[in-house]
Amino acid sequence: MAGDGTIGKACDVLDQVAAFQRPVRFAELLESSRFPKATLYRFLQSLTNQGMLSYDPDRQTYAPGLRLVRLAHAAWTQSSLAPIARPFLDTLSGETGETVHLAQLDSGQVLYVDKRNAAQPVEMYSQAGKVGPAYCTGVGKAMMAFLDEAELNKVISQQSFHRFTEKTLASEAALRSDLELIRSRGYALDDEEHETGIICVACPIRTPGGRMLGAVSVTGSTERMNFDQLEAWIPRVRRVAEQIAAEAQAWRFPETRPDGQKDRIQAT
Amino acid sequence: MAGDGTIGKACDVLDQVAAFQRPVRFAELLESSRFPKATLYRFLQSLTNQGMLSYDPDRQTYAPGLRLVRLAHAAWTQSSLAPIARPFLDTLSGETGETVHLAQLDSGQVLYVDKRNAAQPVEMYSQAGKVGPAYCTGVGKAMMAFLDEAELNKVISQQSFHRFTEKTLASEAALRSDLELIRSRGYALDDEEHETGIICVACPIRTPGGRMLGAVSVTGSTERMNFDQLEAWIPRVRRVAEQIAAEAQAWRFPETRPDGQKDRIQAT
DNA sequence: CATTTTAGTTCCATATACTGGAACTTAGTT
DNA sequence: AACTAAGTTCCAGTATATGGAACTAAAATG
Repeated sequence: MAGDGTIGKACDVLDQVAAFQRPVRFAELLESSRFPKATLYRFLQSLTNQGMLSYDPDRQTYAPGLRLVRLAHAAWTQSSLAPIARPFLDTLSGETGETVHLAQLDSGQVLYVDKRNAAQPVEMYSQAGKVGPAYCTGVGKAMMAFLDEAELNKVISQQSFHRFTEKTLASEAALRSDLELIRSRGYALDDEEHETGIICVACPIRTPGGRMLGAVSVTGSTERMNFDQLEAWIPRVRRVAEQIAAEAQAWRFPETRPDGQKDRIQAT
Repeated sequence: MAGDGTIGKACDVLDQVAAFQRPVRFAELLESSRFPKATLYRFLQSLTNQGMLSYDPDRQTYAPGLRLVRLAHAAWTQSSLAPIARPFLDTLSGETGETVHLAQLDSGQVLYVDKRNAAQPVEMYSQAGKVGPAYCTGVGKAMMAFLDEAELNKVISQQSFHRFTEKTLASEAALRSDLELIRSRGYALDDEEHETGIICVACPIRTPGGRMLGAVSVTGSTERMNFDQLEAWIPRVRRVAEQIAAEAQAWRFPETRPDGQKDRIQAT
């Protein structure tokens, strides 16, 4: 992180507030902040004035502000794969009857941008916008496996390798070897690596030119199914990933550049 | 706008990019920007590095970035009424069988933070995060009617008074007189003021202490119903608004302050 | 009730880092 | 090949962010 002057610092503060997952007091922020008191204070003031944070005068707490919701709507519409992928996710969810996720990479984390839950009606933001670890989820590994060396190194450096379950791949070496496998067979498995009882298959969404855009997954529970059943869906998942990629290519990345020219660093 | 130094300016740029509703080129932004070329350029660079914007190197276009989606998830969870209101909206939608909206004010605009569409399954971000005009929607007028004088003046100054239909209240005077009526009877009507064929009833969500938090509405179409039918729902809508207010009070605004002490200006 | 402690806010001289005109590079066009 | 437009970099000047310290308000304590 760091860098990018005032803007970068302001974004850090936003992230910090968001990370608390609850309204947070000035003192708490100050503690976990690299900024001195007066500086942090002024940042909070400005961000609050701008609606990027909201301030509760009763409890004297800060929380991410509604202006972010407004901006995110535009972001979701324009720079996520969700609008493009929607019909394909509907199909996949209908066919499998299982939970379907669409994810993209953001700051080395898995950002879920859409979801279909076959059983109950769709939960809104509660799922879109949610983040998860990349190194121990199907979608995360599917995406990482198809990054180029430089990007992958950066993303790996951002992983915490926390051991969520006894099956979690909690080291870089274990992860890299699994990524190798994923790269060769074209899809990723999550064998209760993040949550006990939850297994999933995921395919990367890649442009014909090789650009990695995101991933789709179908999730099941060990109570109702095993990997043999889940792996049977792989051709369909792959097909959906290809369809999304084709649409994305047409809508957003019209002229591919198979050569690796200087690209400005995207949000990674 | 203006003010708030670099942070305010950066937010302006974000809004500007979002306003285009499509990926936008540097030159287009420059045209509609109050910043000189080099300055705008540096802002775009920093925001892109931070993931607040995404940059498509092929088309050389900027769009709101995925980091906003991540941040908005936290905002929606923590500072919107949506999580609190969810069960009540479900009930209301079930009872009425009509479309139900939950909205809050942001920068003088109506920000829809949740929605129930009785017919088809919930659409995700496509609706949450969407904004609309305040002066010609039921929820907008319901909220404005219960602002204090200072806030109301500010919000009114932010209205465009564009005439969407021949029934639109396209002047401050007309609006103020309707707000008077709304204040006295406790609910707002939208009689095809925003969209022909669309009518709605809306109630404000207010704490016992009088703080205006948002609004709930039930929307119908003139094809299937008239105001007599719609107004029959008002007691239920009001009840739901009260329930949400009570919950919000308990969760987020525990000690009310009926006195009007200095409040830091919230996102308005 | 007086006192201490903690939390939050304001001040101001300093220096950092933002500014923007202009020059430059690159890509597309005639 | 010359021209035009779009995008990028440079750099001196200065506006603006910075943060130590002083201040105020509100709890906690004796």
